[in-house]
Amino acid sequence: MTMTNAVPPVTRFAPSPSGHLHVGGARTALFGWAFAKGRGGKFLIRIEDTDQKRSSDAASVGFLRDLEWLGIRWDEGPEFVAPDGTTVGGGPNGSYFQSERLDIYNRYCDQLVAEGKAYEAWETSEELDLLRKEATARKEAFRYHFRGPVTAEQRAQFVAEGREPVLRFRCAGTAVTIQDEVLGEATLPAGEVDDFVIRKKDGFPTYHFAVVVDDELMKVTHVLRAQEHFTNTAKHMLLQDALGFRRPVYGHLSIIKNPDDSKMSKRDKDKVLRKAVKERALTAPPAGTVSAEAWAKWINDDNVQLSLDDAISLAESLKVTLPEINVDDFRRSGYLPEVLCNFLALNGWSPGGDVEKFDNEFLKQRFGLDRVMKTPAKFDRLKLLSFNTDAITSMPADAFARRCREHAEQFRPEFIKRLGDAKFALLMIACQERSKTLDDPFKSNAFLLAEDSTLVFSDDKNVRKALGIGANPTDGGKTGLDHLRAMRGILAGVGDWSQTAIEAVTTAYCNEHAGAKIGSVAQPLRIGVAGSTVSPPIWDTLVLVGKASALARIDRCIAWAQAL
RNA sequence: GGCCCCAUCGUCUAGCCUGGUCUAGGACACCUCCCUUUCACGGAGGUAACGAGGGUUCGAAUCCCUCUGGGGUCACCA
Repeated sequence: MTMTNAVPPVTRFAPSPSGHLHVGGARTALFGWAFAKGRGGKFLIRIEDTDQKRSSDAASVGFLRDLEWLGIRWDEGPEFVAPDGTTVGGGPNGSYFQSERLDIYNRYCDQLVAEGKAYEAWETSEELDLLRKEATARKEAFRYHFRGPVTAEQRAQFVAEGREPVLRFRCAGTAVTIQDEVLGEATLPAGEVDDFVIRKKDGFPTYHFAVVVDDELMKVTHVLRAQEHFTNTAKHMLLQDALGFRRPVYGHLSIIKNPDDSKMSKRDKDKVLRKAVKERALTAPPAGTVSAEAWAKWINDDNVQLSLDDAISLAESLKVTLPEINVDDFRRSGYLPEVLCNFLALNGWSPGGDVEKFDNEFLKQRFGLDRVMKTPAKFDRLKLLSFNTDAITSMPADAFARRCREHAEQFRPEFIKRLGDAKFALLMIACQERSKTLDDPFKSNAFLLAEDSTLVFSDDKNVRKALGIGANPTDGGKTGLDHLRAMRGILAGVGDWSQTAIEAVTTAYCNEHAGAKIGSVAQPLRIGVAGSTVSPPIWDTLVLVGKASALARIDRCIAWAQAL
């Protein structure tokens, strides 16, 4: 029953349908992919959509896009056309949607019934709930056991009552020893596994049954899945024995947690928003964010989640940052897929020694179950950010420009429109060494999109200091505001609006009037055109803003500052 | 509560299987200093961990036991 080592492994990622890929799922997929592909095997995807309540539509496999973006491609599974035109998926063992395999499961159910290994059970959920409550009251775990054969009359009676049967597996009741490549060996004592349901009353198989049948039929050799399935493995082993199936090798992966120890969840976004709303004591949605109906539903029920678009607009309005949870969130935030993969792999696996930066190819070559951590990891976004920063700053300039542009096309189209090609290219050059993400050039330079007449000047400590508001004149008896006034005139006379020309006239001015201290002139200029003391290098910033806008903004700034 | 699993710096981890070279290494974060036209980058230092208690042993982070703490599971969800 055990696998020979000569057989190339087949692993699978088997999520329930979802529009988004959670980072925990991404890591499971990544490990499964690396394990199989590094050993000349196959990686496949199967959709576990046997719960009709979580109905499936086109968006249900949205996570395939995220997987592809990460560089994880599947040899078998749902078909998907990648952005580069290649078709991923398909394969001889379909359908890869469990909801389309009902007749297969039924065949095996029939087999078990015929062999006396499965039987109909007629209790209603209410009756079962009652039994469970009683067990809890006795401080016992509820276990369902065979209650004797049902006669033809009883059966007719149940049907007449309108009851519908489920199919339960008749469990042997022996101790089961789970062999796990990550967690080691564990023995569940006899009686721990009860006569669990294998087919629901709606005719769909339960997870346990579908998983066992499909892993057999799809020739899966290694099952890598989340640790929450660890004890379920006993059920699956019993089923495999009853059906005469092979036994795949198991490896259970620990979960990924938030830094505060809570489980990373898609609800985390709503949590942040609810907190902000509560702090501000808001009773209605800020204008232009969430619709009144959506707001009412959301505010009255903690289980309701806002749509992604609603959440984003509300977060912007409340000036809070939503935590990235899904792969797509990280993409939107400007993380590189190769960095995400690297970091994800490092949460729960390491190649040993001091190596921690590697690509998927390396992971593929080196990944093994023996070095997978047993303990849950906390997801440290700061370290991820640091990895991303390193990758971005060490990237060739043209690669950075290209990838930023792709990012902007998708998430920041307004910058492309406003800047035009030449200035967009300049922005890339000016920003690379100070960017931590592909989104930073845009996120930190919103002033580029502002209208000259509405640019907001930030009244903060740094601004006041640079402008010399409320302080004695320095540097040659002049305040920053004085410098700005003087530079306004000088800049107006610059014909060739280029970095070198601007730098030349400014340096000349500095040498004469500011004790050669560029900062005392550059900072007021920066405030003048960007509204704050932070921007890309000043000469680049001035070119980016353009001469006419720069002068208009400086004029407004001077007027604004004088009124302070 | 029953059952199962786990335990190294704040965090991710190396080391553990094959006890000594570990007064425990790296990375992120943090602190100090340097660089600097802002922000960021960068450079040089620094603080910081074997959960507790018992064994075994000449010797334990490494092996054993107990405790404590954490996690998972106990659905007609996956």
